[in-house]
Amino acid sequence: MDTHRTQQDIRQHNQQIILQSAEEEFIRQGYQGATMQGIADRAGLPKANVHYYFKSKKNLYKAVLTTIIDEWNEGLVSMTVDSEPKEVIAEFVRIKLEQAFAHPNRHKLFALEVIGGAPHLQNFMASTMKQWAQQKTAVMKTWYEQGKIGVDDPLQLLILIWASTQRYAEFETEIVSLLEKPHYDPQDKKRALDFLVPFILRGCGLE
Amino acid sequence: MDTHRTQQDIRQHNQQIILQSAEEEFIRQGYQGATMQGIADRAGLPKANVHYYFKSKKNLYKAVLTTIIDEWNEGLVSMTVDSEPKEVIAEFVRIKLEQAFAHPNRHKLFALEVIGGAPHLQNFMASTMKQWAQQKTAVMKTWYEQGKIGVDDPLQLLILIWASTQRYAEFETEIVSLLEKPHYDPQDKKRALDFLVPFILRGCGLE
DNA sequence: CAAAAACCTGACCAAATGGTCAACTATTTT
DNA sequence: AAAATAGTTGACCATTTGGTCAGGTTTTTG
Repeated sequence: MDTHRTQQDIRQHNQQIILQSAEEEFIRQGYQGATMQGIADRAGLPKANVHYYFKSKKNLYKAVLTTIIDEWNEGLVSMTVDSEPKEVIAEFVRIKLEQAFAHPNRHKLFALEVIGGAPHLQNFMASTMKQWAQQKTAVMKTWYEQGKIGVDDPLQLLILIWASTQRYAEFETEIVSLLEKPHYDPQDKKRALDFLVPFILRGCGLE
Repeated sequence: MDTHRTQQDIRQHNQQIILQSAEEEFIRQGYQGATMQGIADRAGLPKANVHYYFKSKKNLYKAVLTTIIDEWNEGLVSMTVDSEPKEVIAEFVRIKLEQAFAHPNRHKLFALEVIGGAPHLQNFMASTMKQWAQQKTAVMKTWYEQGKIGVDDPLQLLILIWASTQRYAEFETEIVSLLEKPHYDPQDKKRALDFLVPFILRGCGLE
């Protein structure tokens, strides 16, 4: 049996498993509620080992948040004045819903941050997110002026799309309970998609 | 100067101020993160006094949650098969948005609970909330079969309405940041309302 | 193959926190 | 007005928790 593992493998694997355990614990217990011991237990490592890879609890938490912000930048639909509104909006909803069902924990942690006043995301929200939103709303505003879309307040639309897609991740507990299931099944993502895309397009006056 | 206060006044006032401080602290710091000392400081009372009114931290937390659930039952639009869908839905959105802007903290704490797995709301979600949702979706299903509404999956609609209204409370921090303001102003509630109601009605095929 | 570097971990703190309590003051009751 | 009840609070305690560290093992390097 080969017990030989390279240090690179070890490092990568341990950091990965710790980050995952931490994500889970931070959601379940909140930042203060999560304990380094609890994270270590979930990862199957001694506490001191967690401290070896991540100097402090705050450090570990920031590392988890960074993962989330990186993902945020993935689903950035390109959107210009010349794009076809109907397609762009439908695609945007699709991507956001995909992410919500694929990485519910990340959305949950992001939501916990924002609800608590976003103490660690101030910078991200004031720069990256704000610029992104302004660029998108500017394009949609032009669409409106050209009569291509029936919504005159694009920021409200953006808020609604974020809210209605991310909801499936953040409120997983509630929705699953209403569905009387233990977990989502593949059908559920499809149902959400089949409802949301036409609904939002109709709302935008695109039908 | 009259320093005479009846015990009833004292009790009511102190419990009130403690509950309010606790709500704020639980949101800012999470359940574990909030400290009895911090709650006491915010209320301007010694810690031992907080313990005098609420035996334990868990007890205090439950008291805060109870307030929230009570409020939840207020905005229950009556909805029957004979109601006019357009009016009922518009009114429902209006009430939910009203509540979101009026009591953002309560929505935030509710959201924190649900995101964290709703450990203290299991009972509420499995009974009251589920029954309420089932009754409403049954009515909307009938509307659909009678061709009065263009939505065949009422639960998805319910989720979207909850998501899009409560969002203004839960994500206050983010939205306010995008609006480049320190707080909401009265205009903002109107803007949300003027956008949401027609948008959702169009989405439902009610124009 | 030995020295260096990286990884691992049980045992150990100092600080923070929920909760208690005895002594005290203010209000209510009889 | 005095006895009883309710409210107030500083001081104290047991437990938990983030973090440290010395001495160990494993992997890499020269």
